Amino acid sequence: MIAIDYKDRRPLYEQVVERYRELILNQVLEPDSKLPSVRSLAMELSITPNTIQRAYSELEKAGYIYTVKGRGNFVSSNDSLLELNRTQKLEDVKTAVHAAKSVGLPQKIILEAVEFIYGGATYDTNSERQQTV
Amino acid sequence: MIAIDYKDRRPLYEQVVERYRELILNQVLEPDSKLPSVRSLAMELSITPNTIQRAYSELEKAGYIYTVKGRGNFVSSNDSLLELNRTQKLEDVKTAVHAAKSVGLPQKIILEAVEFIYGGATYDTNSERQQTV
DNA sequence: CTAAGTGTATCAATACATTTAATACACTTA
DNA sequence: TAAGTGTATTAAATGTATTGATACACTTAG
Repeated sequence: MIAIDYKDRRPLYEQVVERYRELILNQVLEPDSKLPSVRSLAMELSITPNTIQRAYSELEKAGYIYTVKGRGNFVSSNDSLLELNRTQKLEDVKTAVHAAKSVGLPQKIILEAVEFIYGGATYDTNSERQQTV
Repeated sequence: MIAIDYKDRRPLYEQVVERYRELILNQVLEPDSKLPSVRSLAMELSITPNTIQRAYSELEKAGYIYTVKGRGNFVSSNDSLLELNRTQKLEDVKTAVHAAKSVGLPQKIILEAVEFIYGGATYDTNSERQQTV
C-alpha cells in the first residue's frame, strides 16, 4: 500500500505519516478500516517497529487514526479534518496563484490550466463530472 | 534584508539559500548587485560565517550568484533560471488545482479565487494591472 | 486457559547532518 | 600596508533519526 523513498530527505516515520494522511484525507481508506500492525508494516518496509510506532502515534495524536490496545490501529472518521483539508487545499491554490502572478504569468494562462484540469471549456457552475480519484 | 526562523525545521544555510533564491528570481535584487559579505551577514544573523559560506556556495553552484575572490558575491543574470522559475510556478498551480479537485472543490471556487487574486472580474486577456510585488 | 498477535514503553548504541568555533591563507581595494 | 573579502581546514558539540533488544499489558482465536 505504501512505500519508503530513501531519496527523500525526510525521516522515515514522517514519510509514513504523510502517506497515510493522504490516504485517509482522500478517503481511500474507509473509516474504521484497519491499518497494518506495527510489526507487519515494519517487516514489509524492512525497518524497525519503533519507527512505525512513532508514525502511528503521531497519526493518532493528530486525530487521523485511533488505537485499540491488543487489536490494532484504525482509521478514524473526522469530518472536521476532512473540511480542514478542503480549505487547506484551496489555500494552497491561492498561494500558488499568488506566486505565479508575482513572476508575471498572465491570468489567462492560469484560467486555461484550471479549465483543462476540470475538463470543461465553460465557466458554468454545473461541472459535475465524474472524478477519477 | 533576510531573517532566520528558528521555528523552521530546515537548516539555517538552507533558509538563507531559499530567501536569496526568491529575492533573485523575483528580481528584487538586480543582476550584479552585491550580497552582504560572509562575515557581515553572519554577524547580522548572529550565526557563524561557515553557515553563510555554505549557503553562498550552494547559491553559486546553482547559478544564482557569482563569486569574486577578495571582492564578494554578486547576483548573476540568468534568463534560463527566470524562465525555469516561471514554468515551475505554473506547475505548482496545476498541482494545487489537481489536489483541490481531488477533494471535491468545485471549479467555480477556484476560478473565483484566481479572478480575485488578479484583481479582475472579466476573463479578458488585457489584465495588465500594476503588481504590488 | 493458552498461544499468538496486538500496542506500548524503555534503554543503549549508532549514524548522520547541522552548527559552532578557531584558525589560517589568498586575494582585492583604499 | 591595512582592512575587508572569499576559501579551506579541523575539531567539537548538538540534535535527531534509526536501529536493536527487551519487556509488559491487552485482545482474540483456538
